[in-house]
Amino acid sequence: MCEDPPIARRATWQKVAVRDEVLNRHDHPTAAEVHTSLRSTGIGLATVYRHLAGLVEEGTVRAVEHDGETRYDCNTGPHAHAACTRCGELWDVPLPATLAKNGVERMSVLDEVHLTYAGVCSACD
Amino acid sequence: MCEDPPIARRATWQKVAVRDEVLNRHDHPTAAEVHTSLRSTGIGLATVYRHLAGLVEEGTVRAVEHDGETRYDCNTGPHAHAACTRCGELWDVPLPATLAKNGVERMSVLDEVHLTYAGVCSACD
DNA sequence: TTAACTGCAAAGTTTTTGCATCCCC
DNA sequence: GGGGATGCAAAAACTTTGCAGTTAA
Repeated sequence: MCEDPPIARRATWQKVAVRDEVLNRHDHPTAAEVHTSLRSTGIGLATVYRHLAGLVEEGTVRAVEHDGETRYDCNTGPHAHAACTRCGELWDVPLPATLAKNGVERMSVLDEVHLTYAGVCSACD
Repeated sequence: MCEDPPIARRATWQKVAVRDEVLNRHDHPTAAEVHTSLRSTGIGLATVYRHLAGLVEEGTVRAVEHDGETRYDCNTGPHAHAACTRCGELWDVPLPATLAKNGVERMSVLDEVHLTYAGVCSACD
């Protein structure tokens, strides 16, 4: 039962750039959007994908699936999402304090709750 | 302001086969799984996709996104989902009767609430 | 020095679309 | 008979992977 030795991680400007980009914007960008923002640096799209996956794995950011695409969220605390079906915007909203977990008895370990409200935002209405 | 004439819809055995397949199974199949189940009929994958999209549009079935793939759910009433991160199974669970919609004031029209619990099911634990 | 990291391109997935043919009404 | 429906293949959109050159430590 030996655990794998920790994999050495290097600090490269690409890693810092991807992390800072996601942490500094609150609009839940996709991998392509992060890459576009950083295009002046010459970073490759595959590198952006690799670092985003790493940030999710280490718990620094959270991946959110919406409309068939993966978006990245710098808010790692418990919260829900709201999405406008007209303009496509996605934003954070509070998670109801007491989310009744009734009827989930077939689940023995509950890890996460994903809640998204879909509708029309006041700007589009 | 003339409205578009209703598009004529034909009843073909392909349409019936796709609808019956989704309505008769409760395991939230993907388009590929529906196609596999119907492969003996010789139906094309594109036709399966076209009919599934039609069924969703007319409200007969519901599309559920999970783990980057689209699954189809014959249960169109309000309900939540539970997913096992170990075996990948996805099943229906009741939606909490009163889901507090606090903090969604930026949303002027609320159409849908998508709630998914992620964890380990009792069979995998 | 050297093993991890990077960029590029190729490959893999999932879903959509163009089009000639088919066949339901 | 005519126009919607189908099947096939090509394309599209998104993500992962292989590999040789690069670079942090």
